[in-house]
Amino acid sequence: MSKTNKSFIHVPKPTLERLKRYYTYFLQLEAEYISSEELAEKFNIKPEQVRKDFTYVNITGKPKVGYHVPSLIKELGLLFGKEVLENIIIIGAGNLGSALAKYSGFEKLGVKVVAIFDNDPKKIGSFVGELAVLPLSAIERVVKRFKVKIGVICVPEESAQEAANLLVGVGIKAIWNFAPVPIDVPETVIVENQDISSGILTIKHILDKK
Amino acid sequence: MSKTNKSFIHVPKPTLERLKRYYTYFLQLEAEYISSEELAEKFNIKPEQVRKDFTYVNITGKPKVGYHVPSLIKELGLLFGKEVLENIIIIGAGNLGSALAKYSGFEKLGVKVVAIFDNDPKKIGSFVGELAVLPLSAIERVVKRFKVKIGVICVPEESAQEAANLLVGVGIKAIWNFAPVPIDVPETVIVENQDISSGILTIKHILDKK
DNA sequence: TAGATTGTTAATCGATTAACAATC
DNA sequence: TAGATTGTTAATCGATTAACAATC
Repeated sequence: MSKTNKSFIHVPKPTLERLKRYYTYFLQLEAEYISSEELAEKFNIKPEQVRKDFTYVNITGKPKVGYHVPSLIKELGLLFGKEVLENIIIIGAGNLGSALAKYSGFEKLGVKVVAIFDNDPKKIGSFVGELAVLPLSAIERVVKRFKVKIGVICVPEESAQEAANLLVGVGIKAIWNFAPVPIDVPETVIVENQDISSGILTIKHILDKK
Repeated sequence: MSKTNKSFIHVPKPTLERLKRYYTYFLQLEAEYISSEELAEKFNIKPEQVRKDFTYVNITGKPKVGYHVPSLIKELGLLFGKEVLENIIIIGAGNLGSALAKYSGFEKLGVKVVAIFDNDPKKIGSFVGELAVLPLSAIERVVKRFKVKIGVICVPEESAQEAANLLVGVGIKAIWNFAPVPIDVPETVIVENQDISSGILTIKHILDKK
C-alpha cells in the first residue's frame, strides 16, 4: 500500500469545507470541463484558492481547458469515502429525522439509512418512507446486524445527551448531532454538530449591520 | 447614537461561528456563571480563545468567578439581532420545510415563520403546524403584508434557482438556502447556504483515515 | 493578602493571495 | 508560436495561542 496516496495527507478544515461544496456541485453539473476561474466565480472565491484546494487531491487540470469534471467527482468521491458504503441509523422520527430518512442525496455520498428509531409508542410501527419506526430497544440488534458506525441524533435538545449515551453504549463510532446542544462523549467517538438553525443568526447579524 | 457600540466592529467569521454556538448553548444553560475554562472544555477549544471571542462583544467577566450567563445571553442576543423580530417565509412544504416551520427554537432567536408555500396543488390548503400551505402566487402579498426580508429555500435542488428568482423578484433581502446547490442572485442579496447533508462527508472522511 | 480567573499584548501558526513559471 | 490556464513558491494576511499583567 503506497504512502504517496494523497488522500492521507492532512487537508485543512476550510479546504475540506470547500471541497465538500465543490463535490455536491459537481454531482449535478453537466459540463465536461470547468476552469478554476468559473468555479471560483460560482462560489465567490479566488481562482488561486480553487487551484490550491485541488493540490490536496490527486487532480491535475489542463492548461487552456480546465479540470475534467468526472475526474474531479471520482477523486473527491475517494476523499469522502464514497466507495465505502456506510449504513447509518437515525434516532428520532420527528420532522427532521423523517426528512433525513427520506433524503435522496445520501446515495451519491455513499450513505444508506438502514433504520429510524423513536421512543413514542404512537410512532413505533408507523412508516417513514420505506422504513418502519423501531423502538429504541432494537438499536443494538440493528447496529450489529448492519455494522452501523454512524448514528444521527434528531431528538429534542433535552433528550440529546440520552440519545448520545445510547449510541455510545452500543459501540457507535461517530455521531452526527442535529440537536442544537453540545453532547458529551468519550473522546474516541467522533462528533459532528449540525445545528440547522444557526445560519439564521448569520443572516440577522448581516442584515442588522447594513 | 454612539459609534463606540462594539457590535459595529468587524467580527471574524470563525469567531462569529463560535459565538453562535455559545449563544444557543447559554439559552438552555441553567448556571448563573461560567468560566472561560468550563466553556472551552465544553466546546473542545482553548480558554484563551473564549476570552478573545468575548472581546468582540460588550462583555466583561469577573476574575475568580467567570462570566455572568444572563449578561452573555443579553449581549449575544444584541449581536444577533434578537431584539429585532424578523418574519420569514419558507418555500417548499416537504419534510424539511415542514420541520423548519414547526421548529420551536426560532422564537429565542428573534425569528418567526409567517407562511409556508408550495406549488403542489395537493399540499396547498393543508396544514403544517398552525400554518396553511399557500400557493406561490401568494408570496408577493405575504412579503408586503408582513415586511418579510428573509426567504428560506426548502425545495429540491432542481427548483432551487427558480425559487431564488421568485424571492429576488418580490424584493427579499436575504435567502437561507437549504438546497445543496449554489444559487445565483444579485450581489445585493445575502445568501446563507445551509447544506444539511454536508456534515456526513466530514464524518466519512475522518472514519476513513482512522 | 493570596489565588484564581480575566483581559490584552506579542509571538506563532496556518490559510489566503500574489506573482510568475510551467505547460498544453 | 502565442495565449490561456494550471501549478507552485513566496509574501501577506488573519486567527490562534502563549505569556503575563490586571483585578476581583
